[in-house]
Amino acid sequence: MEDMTISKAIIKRLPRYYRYLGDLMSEGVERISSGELSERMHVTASQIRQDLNHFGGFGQQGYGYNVSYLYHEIAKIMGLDMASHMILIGSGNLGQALAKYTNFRRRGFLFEAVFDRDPQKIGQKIYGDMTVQDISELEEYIRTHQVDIAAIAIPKEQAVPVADRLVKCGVRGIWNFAHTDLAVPDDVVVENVHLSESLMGLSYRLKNSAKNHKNRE
Amino acid sequence: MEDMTISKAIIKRLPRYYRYLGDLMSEGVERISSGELSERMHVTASQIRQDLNHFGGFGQQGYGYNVSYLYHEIAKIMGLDMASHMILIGSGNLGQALAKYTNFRRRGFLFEAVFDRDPQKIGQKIYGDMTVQDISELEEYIRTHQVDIAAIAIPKEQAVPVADRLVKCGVRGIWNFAHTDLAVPDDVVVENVHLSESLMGLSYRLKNSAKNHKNRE
DNA sequence: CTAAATTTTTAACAAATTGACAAGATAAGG
DNA sequence: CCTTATCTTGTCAATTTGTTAAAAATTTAG
Repeated sequence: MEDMTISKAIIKRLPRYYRYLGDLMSEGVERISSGELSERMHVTASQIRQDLNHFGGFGQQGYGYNVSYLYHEIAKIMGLDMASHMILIGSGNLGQALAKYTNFRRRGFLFEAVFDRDPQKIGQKIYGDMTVQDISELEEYIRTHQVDIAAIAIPKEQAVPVADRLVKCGVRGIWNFAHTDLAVPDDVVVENVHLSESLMGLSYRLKNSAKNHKNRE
Repeated sequence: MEDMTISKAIIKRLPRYYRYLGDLMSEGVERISSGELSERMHVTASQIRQDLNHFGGFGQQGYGYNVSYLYHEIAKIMGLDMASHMILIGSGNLGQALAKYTNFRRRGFLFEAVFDRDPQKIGQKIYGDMTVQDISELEEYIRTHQVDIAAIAIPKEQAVPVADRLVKCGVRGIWNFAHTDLAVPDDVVVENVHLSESLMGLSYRLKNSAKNHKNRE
């Protein structure tokens, strides 16, 4: 449809709009103006209008935005209207936390297989009827199932070769929790969640919040 | 020292520099130029020099940067030279993953207590000699122990009142994993880790990477 | 039909990134 | 030990990107 490139900054804000619109729906709010929403979200109304306009005119002058309509449109933009088939690499604490987290499921992100290389973990039941498979079966699984996204929750040394294997099998989305940057071809999308770096960022801001009191978010 | 405000963008890049410098140290590399580092990290050399200069002149013309020196300086900047005393709210899967993760410990981030409201979990041993305490003991604990950072890993409905209690007791750093924005005073620092939003961002990029092939990052 | 509300669109402003280069340091050769 | 070519930072200026404000256009409601 629109071939215009959307900046990364806007994309990062979309899920937050989505969350607030969901809350509004729960509250039974039918319509909302950019001004009202800006007060709730603590961003400028101007930014909200500008962001939403990149994807099309969802609002109506004199009326505002229809909450439910906008909610579903944003879901479509982010691809939440189609289920994403996911696999999990690594059944440690973090991996299990991800697999068991029901909110992902609710949004159409479905973990359908778990892999680990530890013989002690293989065969264990993780969630529902999902049991840990041997990582050596990875290629065979991908050949016979649709896999949109692979979540990597293993140490960095193992993460790099596993990512290569995933890419080789045609997986194009990687959710990376390992503390390393993965080198992948252009058409593969990697989303990093570096918890240590998040914590260090907090540490810095904490250390400097005393002197430097005009900290923006 | 420097009262100049450092932009959020730079702060977010600091931990990544730190990670790469750590890798270089492991490889036995003693010195590195911004040019070499830029190739490894896939950022411009100009940005590296500009970023580092905000904190002082760590490099030397004709030589480059001393890896070990720069590594330790960045650690100091991020406050890693001092241990951070942490507590964990919520002993579910995610909470346990955080508590057991040894890399945080290695960087001076020490979880020293865990709280939960579920009677079935209270008393359970989580890691080392750390057992889950009743959340009702939260205030008493903070009164008698130093708490720099509290990690919140509980559902959003509970997260908001718990954050209020933490703030009231004087906790000034919150690492928030709940899917909600926490309203806190200016002098309290909140770092959000919204996994759902990260996953939605991945979904968007995946959906649009085919048509829109000039995806940066 | 007119006034009020609110989006869309355009323009101004601010921030971040990149490129260019002078100045300083190193290293090699005589 | 000096001289010169090479390397590399620190910094300034230009460019690009992102944000905010203002103006124009559209719709609703009385």
